[in-house]
Amino acid sequence: MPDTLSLTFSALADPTRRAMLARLSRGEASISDLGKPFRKRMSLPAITKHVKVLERAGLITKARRAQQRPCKINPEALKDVADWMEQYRQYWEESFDRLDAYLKTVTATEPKKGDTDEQSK
Amino acid sequence: MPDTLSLTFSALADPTRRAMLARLSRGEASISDLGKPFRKRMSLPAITKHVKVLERAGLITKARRAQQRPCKINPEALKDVADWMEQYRQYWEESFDRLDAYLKTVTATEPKKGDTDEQSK
DNA sequence: GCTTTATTTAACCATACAGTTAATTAACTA
DNA sequence: TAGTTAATTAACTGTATGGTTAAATAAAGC
Repeated sequence: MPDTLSLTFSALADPTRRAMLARLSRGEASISDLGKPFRKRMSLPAITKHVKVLERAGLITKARRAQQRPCKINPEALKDVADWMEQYRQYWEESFDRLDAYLKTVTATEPKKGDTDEQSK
Repeated sequence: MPDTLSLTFSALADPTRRAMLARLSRGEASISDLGKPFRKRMSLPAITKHVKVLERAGLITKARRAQQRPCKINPEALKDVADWMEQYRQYWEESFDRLDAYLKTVTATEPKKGDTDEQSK
């Protein structure tokens, strides 16, 4: 069982699933709604599987209404990714102001030990 | 061949590789430097492979200095991820100010067609 | 030239992942 | 109750991924 962040990143590592998220950012949608753009290329079970991956990664939640399973975006997982990204902001932003602020908070709290192993596997 | 963004996300979907990036955010490091925290658990060829994944995803670049291969973070790929994330900022931020601004730019340029298919596969 | 250090390649293995078709379940509709 | 719609499960297939050990390459150092 991989950690949640790995699960989330790997869910995002597929254009079909990213397109589904994009669709959901325009509002709730059922499984078949989500699958519509891909039905020429992909079977319905394949669609269900993709949705399940998004769900397991915490990126969406699924409810039940009659036969439908309306899905919507779940902010939690996206926030985790955003938080992780934040520590690298310095690398893609020209201004280093945020880095200064960040380094101040980090060097203040962390005991500055050697090579760290964040593994959970 | 998957698109670059998919390649990047899938490179980030592994705690070993994220730890390597974290190490690199503290400065350049050779392959064996990068592998040091994992050597109890993982062989050197495994390390090389992980580095290769990061490289292929555009997250790092590798140079050559004598026998060493000093690696450093490449901002490009991180920026692509950050840019992609930006469109979902509304979901994890309590303030919706940025959403307003974003929606203004998007609804202005996009012709507002039906279900879109961003696929490249 | 031989040895050591740093990294890579080759060959292999097990498991995970993305897709398929066929069958099944669940809830509504006539 | 029979039929339709929405989604899922089962069983299977091919390919990608993450690891291994053993062998090869490349640059330095003696």
